[in-house]
Amino acid sequence: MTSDAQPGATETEPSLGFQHHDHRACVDHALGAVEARCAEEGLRFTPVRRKVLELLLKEHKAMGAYAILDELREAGFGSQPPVAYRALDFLVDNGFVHKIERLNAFVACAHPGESHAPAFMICRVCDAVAEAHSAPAKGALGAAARAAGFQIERTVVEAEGVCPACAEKAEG
Amino acid sequence: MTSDAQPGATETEPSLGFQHHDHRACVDHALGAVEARCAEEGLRFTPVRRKVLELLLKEHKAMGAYAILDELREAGFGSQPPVAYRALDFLVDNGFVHKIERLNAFVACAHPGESHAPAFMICRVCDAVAEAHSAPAKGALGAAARAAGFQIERTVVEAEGVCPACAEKAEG
DNA sequence: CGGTGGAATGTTATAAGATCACATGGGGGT
DNA sequence: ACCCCCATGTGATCTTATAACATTCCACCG
Repeated sequence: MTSDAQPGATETEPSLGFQHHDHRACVDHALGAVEARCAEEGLRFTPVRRKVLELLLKEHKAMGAYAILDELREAGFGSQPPVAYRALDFLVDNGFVHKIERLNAFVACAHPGESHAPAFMICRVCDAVAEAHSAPAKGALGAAARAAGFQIERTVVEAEGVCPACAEKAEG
Repeated sequence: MTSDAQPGATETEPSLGFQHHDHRACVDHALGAVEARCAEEGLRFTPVRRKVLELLLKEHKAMGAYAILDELREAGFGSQPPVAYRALDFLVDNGFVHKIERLNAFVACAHPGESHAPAFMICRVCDAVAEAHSAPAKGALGAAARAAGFQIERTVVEAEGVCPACAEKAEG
């Protein structure tokens, strides 16, 4: 298993955990990766879509569609909900952004380009979200699905709890 | 369709394991179990709460809060959203009903009384929902959480795909 | 170069989901 | 009987999401 990169190292490494990292590099890296991927696959990485992804990368946390919409308005894009939802649909469909069902909110993917079944850890105190990998189809759920004849196409795996920072504050 | 339903049997519907079953017995059993559990623990299993659970058990599928509210209204209960949401809160808090985050909807628990980390299989064609057990903290997610210092309190595990019945129809 | 068609964007309106705040009622425990 | 807590009822409001339709952009073909 990948023992995680130590905090403080040269992190173009996206936030796997709740650690600090070189955020500008992280944003640039992700934007670049998405741009490349769109070029490769003939997807149109338009200004609204780019702007939404940028916002999510910069904020580095889960944002509601309407918070995103506010920023789009300020940036001179359309200000009606479909503008945000359509951009988000595109980004989600292509795996550049994930929806956190539990929060009805969205986060930039921490591993753009890699195909993956994401799992999330959501801090119920500060709402921070960290992305991890999951393999739900390999465990009890996969077995149940096979037994039932259910074809899994997509999984939502979200763990709610307390992140290290908030746990520390609570104790302190 | 329900080709192997027994003639004349009480309603047997496709369902929770995506299988057919004696639904009246299933409802009665679950209601009894919940009633017993409430008595045991000093919880107030009031008429609204009972009605909501009954509805969910009878329908045997995921229902939105407003669909539930409609039925409450018809049954002579209050007709404002908080009526439904409060009953649902009670049922969810006590594990008698689960919320399907992906659908913003609710299903009766298939294993009332057993403490469990539920996982769900959701058919994207017919919206049928089956409950299974999961052990998300034991797999990759659990490892990631430990590595990150994240304390998991609760998990949402939902698989989206195609149920056997719908798969069969599609191949048709 | 001009036309054409599909995708993307913009806008209005409305549906669906969830919560706040406050008033009322019912049942135990002293 | 009284009080208090909990549950219920109600109105208003807030957030999240989609339907429907007009307009614009752009790649592609002739």
